Amino acid sequence: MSDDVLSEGLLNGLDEEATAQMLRQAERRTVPAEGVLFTAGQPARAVHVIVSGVVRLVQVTPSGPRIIIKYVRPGEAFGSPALLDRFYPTNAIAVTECVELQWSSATIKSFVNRHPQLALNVIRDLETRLREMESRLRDLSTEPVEQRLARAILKLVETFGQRTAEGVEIPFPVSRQDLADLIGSTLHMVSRTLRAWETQRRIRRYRRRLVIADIEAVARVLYREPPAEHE
Amino acid sequence: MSDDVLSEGLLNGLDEEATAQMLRQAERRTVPAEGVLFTAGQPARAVHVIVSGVVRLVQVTPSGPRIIIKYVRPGEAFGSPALLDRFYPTNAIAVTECVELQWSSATIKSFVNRHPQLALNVIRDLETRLREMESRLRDLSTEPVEQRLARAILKLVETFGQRTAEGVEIPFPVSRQDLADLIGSTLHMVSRTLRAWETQRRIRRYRRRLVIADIEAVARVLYREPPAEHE
DNA sequence: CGGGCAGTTGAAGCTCCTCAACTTAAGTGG
DNA sequence: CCACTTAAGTTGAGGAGCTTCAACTGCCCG
Repeated sequence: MSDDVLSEGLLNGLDEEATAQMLRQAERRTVPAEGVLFTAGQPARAVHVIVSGVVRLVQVTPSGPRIIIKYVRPGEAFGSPALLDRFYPTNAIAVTECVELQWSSATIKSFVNRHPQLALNVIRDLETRLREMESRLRDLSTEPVEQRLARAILKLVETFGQRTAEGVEIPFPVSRQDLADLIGSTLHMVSRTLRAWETQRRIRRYRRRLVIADIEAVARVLYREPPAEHE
Repeated sequence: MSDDVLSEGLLNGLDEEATAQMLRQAERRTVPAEGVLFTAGQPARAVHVIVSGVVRLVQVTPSGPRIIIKYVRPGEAFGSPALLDRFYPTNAIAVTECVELQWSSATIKSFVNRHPQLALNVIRDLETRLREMESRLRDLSTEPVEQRLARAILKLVETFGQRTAEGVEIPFPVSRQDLADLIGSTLHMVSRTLRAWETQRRIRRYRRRLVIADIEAVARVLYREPPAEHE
């Protein structure tokens, strides 16, 4: 049924038989909101894909601060260190209730050997993530907080946004602290900035959800960076 | 001869025949220092590996600032977007004279289909890079300039360092601007910090090269972050 | 020997973080 | 359903760290 997401992601380009076989060997699991899928430092047992829901990949530094590496959407593969017998580098936490599929290290490795396309699909996801990380690194190095925040929110909109009467909604709870952890700033800065946007009617809040009322207004934040050459 | 680096990287685990075949199909090229291997935005023509020398992957933002994504060492594969018919996301510049091998998009894809191990080797490199990027993102979000600089230099030492009488040397030119672009700071901050370290005899300069005289002293920078609980 | 690029250094100002107090919203149990 | 508890968010003030601006120095290369 809703496993279509797979055929555009991890199982893209596999023939019907291989797809069926993959699905048969998958371990299916439902994880409640706030549940832990795996923990940083553990041996990577399996490659994961969520079929529905949203997962957050988080790192916590010894000294305290939290960094959100990524919000994972349905269809995206994660836990690929399992292919290499490495360790999970992050904690994976369910943001909403999730249905996930897992393929154990051994299973996925044997599949890769028979279906190189599967490896290419993993490579595709890794490449995409690498581009994302490069982009975030660039932002963090060069842009001020307000613009990083705008970018982060626009990214969430693009990835998870759902149209509603009021605007585009991010369909899961995102706290100010979460946003701060996403852009490398503090809850305070995020709070101030969002408050300002709220009074300007760019965004709203609706039952713990973030609603972007005026996407273009948010996007415009990105384009008035340098006070513009006077010319 | 010096192609051993390959058998620990891209060609790891391939049998002798496959290795020979890969090497036969590789396009070999020598690039002078400061030469351009490829440019951001171009269609990714080939997967690359350098056999000797050092390459710098750089992004330049429209508004000016430069970001060094990575220093690539011999044996490391880059340009993997070629596997997916995507575009090079960065500029690749030779830091020193380099010898590189290339496999065109078509060649490498056909190899991957016959030798899934090759795909796993690409995945390994991508995973490693992703971990690096996560680590840099964490540093950039949480650590002050001096510590980021210490980390960057220790990383260079670990990856490229060569023991000499004076200490460990980074065997290619690294300007203050380069270091700034690596840690998301400015030439000024880097200059000040390195100067201080120089007077403390932690580092030296030797013919445009950076020499780390006292690695432990540099490493110690990382461990006195918070003024330490008075306890 | 002179031009130019890389590096050094000082001073000023601004962004952002920290600290702290308060407000609002959201669960929890009687 | 309402008091109570706790978590999440708001807002102000102060100050640290970093960037920016600017001027100067030293070194390499022609």
